[in-house]
Amino acid sequence: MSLNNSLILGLPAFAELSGEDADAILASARSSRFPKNAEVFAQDEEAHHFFLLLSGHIRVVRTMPEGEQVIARYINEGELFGIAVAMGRTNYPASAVAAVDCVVLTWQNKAWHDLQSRVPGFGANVYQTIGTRLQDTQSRVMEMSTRQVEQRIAGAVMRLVQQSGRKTEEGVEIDFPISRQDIAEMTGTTLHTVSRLMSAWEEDGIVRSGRQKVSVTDPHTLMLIAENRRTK
Amino acid sequence: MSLNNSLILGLPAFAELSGEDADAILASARSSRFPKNAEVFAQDEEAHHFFLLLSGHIRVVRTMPEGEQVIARYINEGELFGIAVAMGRTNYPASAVAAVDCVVLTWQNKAWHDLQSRVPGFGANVYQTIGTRLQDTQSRVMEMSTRQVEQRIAGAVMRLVQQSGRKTEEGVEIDFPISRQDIAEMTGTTLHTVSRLMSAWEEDGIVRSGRQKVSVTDPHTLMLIAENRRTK
DNA sequence: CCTCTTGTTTGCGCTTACGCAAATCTCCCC
DNA sequence: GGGGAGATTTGCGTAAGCGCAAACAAGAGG
Repeated sequence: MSLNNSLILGLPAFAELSGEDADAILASARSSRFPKNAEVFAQDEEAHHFFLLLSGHIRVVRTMPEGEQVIARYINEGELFGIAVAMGRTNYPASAVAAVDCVVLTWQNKAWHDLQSRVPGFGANVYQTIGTRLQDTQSRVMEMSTRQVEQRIAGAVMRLVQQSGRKTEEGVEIDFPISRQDIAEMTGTTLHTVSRLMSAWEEDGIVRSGRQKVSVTDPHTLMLIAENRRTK
Repeated sequence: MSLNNSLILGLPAFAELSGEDADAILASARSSRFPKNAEVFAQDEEAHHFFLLLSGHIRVVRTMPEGEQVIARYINEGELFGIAVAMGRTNYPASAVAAVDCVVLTWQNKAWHDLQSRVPGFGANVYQTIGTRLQDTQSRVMEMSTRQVEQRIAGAVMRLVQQSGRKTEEGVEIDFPISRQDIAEMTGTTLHTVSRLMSAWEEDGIVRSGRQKVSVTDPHTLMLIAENRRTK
């Protein structure tokens, strides 16, 4: 069965694409499912493919030689990832793991050139994406350099909520499972510290959280904490 | 007086360029001198130009709303910088300041397309550069997440020495002025801590340093410190 | 040569957040 | 419904590194 071009026609990377071109591009792709915790690609592996996340959430993780892990970013629906080919790299610099069950489109690297020429604005869009990621990463360096732990965690949670929030009866919930350990690996701290702070926030009625679950009930105050302007 | 094409013919970004094309490209550029501490462009300013450093060293600095500064990177001779245009940005995300007297080529953004089409491999080279910067920044995040201050400072100094080292009678010296404060802003710590550690290293005969000057006399041991494998 | 600015060193107290450990809780799977 | 694995909470001790402050050194410029 062939893929329906409506899968990609709404996405920013394919904004100005015609229906026939979309069909051709989809014909060169392969669609696959990855169950929760499955690895889409592994760090240091040779990069033969690039990917588009159709549904789900993907965690991009870098592991240091000594075994410590850092979460580089989460990929949301509609985003390209594993695009080592766009940066002239031959290996993936990180691993990609499905945070929930995911559906992924996969292309061979050799299709990259075809997409660039066939999709108007594709190159510009991709390089803008990379530029944004570079800036986000720089901002993270700044945050780690100048803010203390509570502010960093508050900032990370706020970003997660803004990018992947789902409204519920008790506030805005991050719509994929995320552990204290995950948040610690995003903010450069330990799960103990994250747990302590989240407990304190829960006392203050700012968040509600449970096992691999975080909802923000008072985003305003959390934002103040992130900016170090809490009135207490 | 027109610029000599030998200025750029040896550089990686212009690797496969013919003499005539080089002349044409230089004709669209303007060459300027920036004395030490002069600002090439300012953070948040509209990005109308991009630049190539012909000689000197440039410090790229981001400033937070509260005034804290972080050094994003140093630009070395032959590197492009201020290439917001390549990432689809309209403003510079950081300021660029001459660390020593510098000579800089400046192009208008509209020359970007011309360079891309005229210079074989230019696009690929630039995007590889950006990819490398993204990875370097990610590595910095990892380092800040997992290493403690002494290891981070050792790593930063080692990188500076490798990229911009000049052999002297007392070891390898960073060949531009760099203060304790600068190193602190590269590693997310304070000048006090940097000073203390460098004094200790000097005791141990690993570095020699003075006012805005750092030489490494024992790179091997410094590397061990960076990797947290010092024998003591 | 003197002065002034700017960078560096160092002491001391103290807070933040880590590290270890143990208890508790939840959900998943049989 | 009953394990059991994995996630979370919490207490306690401690160390790394910051913040403040003061003294000191080294160039720059007149």
